[in-house]
Amino acid sequence: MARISESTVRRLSHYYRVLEEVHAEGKAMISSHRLAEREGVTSAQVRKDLSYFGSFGRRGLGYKVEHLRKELRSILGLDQRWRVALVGAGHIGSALLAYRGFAAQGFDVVAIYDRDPARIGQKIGGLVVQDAAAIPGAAALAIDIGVIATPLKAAQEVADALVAAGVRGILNFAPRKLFVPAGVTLRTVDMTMELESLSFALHQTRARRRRAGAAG
Amino acid sequence: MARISESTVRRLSHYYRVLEEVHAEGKAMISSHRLAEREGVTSAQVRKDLSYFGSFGRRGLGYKVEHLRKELRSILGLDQRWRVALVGAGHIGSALLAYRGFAAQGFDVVAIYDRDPARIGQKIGGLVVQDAAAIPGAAALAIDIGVIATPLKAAQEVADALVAAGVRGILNFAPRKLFVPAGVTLRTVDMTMELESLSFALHQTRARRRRAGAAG
DNA sequence: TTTTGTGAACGTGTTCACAGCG
DNA sequence: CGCTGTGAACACGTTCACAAAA
Repeated sequence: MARISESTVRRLSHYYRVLEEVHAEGKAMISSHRLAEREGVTSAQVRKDLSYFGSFGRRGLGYKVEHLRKELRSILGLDQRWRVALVGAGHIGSALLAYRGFAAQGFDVVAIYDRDPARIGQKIGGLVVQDAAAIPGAAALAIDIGVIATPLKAAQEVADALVAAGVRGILNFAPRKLFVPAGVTLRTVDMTMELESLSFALHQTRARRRRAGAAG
Repeated sequence: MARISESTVRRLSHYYRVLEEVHAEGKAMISSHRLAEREGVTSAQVRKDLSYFGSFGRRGLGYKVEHLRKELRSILGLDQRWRVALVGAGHIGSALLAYRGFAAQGFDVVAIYDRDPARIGQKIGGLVVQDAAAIPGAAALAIDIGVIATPLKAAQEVADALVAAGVRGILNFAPRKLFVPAGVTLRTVDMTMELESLSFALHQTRARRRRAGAAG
């Protein structure tokens, strides 16, 4: 199969969610136009995205909601369960654990690690927090995905340990792109960057407004 | 000035962080190559990104760390403070409040809103949680940025209220792209999507491996 | 007539490659 | 000689536009 762009995958995620809503509303068919409108995407984009994986629609009619939903579910790998290890039981880690959608979408947290002695041994969400030094032992747990919610300084080290323990995907909340070997997928959620990007945009428009005011 | 792409701004954020580190290490000059290597970006990309804003380097020598750091600080709008209102004092909201980098980068949370009566009136990080119904009153607080950390259902409504109260930027943690009028900047951090994107990637490589195994 | 699926056209961001300056 | 700054070439993602099918 041709390489699928990151943006296409993100949109599939959106389509999937729209389909769940529309399904709940009891609709049987949906057009690419209707699928598009909720996300500020064009209908051509929707059709192109879906066409990478097959021809799911019927000309003149649209897509069968239930069928397309199942297809996307399978394409996104959501019809299986993923074993997740969380490293870092601080604020972000705890927030993630409390997030119900996590388990609902097929992600099972099966181990929690932290380096802080005050946290090790505590029970969170039914799991006992392990010493981060024990991450190599995660190899026996067949972990698919590691979530890094540690301070920046520890992040790369933790990533290395997770990779050594056999994880194939890492979701990183530390504000730095980590180095992972080929074959391991990395996604980074960087809140600092989002804030700075907002700051940039606001600074720009404010400066522009000032100039316009001075000129007028 | 020409329109700056989202990806360029994100990279500026990275460069800025690298410069802070290099500055702390006491280095005076840095080349585009060195700036690039930590982020898996090419040196040409670094030079191109910076060139949109001016000529900060010296041919044959590179960039003065301290000078470039200050320039980026100004470009990103980090040499001023931004007034932030947080809506939703649940797990994610609390995690954000506890995040020290928030204030350090110039973002001051000056109001917290929630709809849950159990939370209203409680004190978090020195601020009393207000009833979300009072968001219109935020107009008097001159809020720049609204952070939405509410359940999905309330998110659009909250966004509308924030916009009406005069915010010019929104950082949204609800898993849906919200509708905001032109002139208001929206950034969405969607953890569900990141997880599903990981799931997709892992599912792909697993399937590919199976096929290769069957063929071999 | 409606709506899909898709090659072709287009636009935008990245990389190349080298002139220009220190 | 080293490294920046930048047009030109390239790659890639999006949009267009229309043939094909229901």
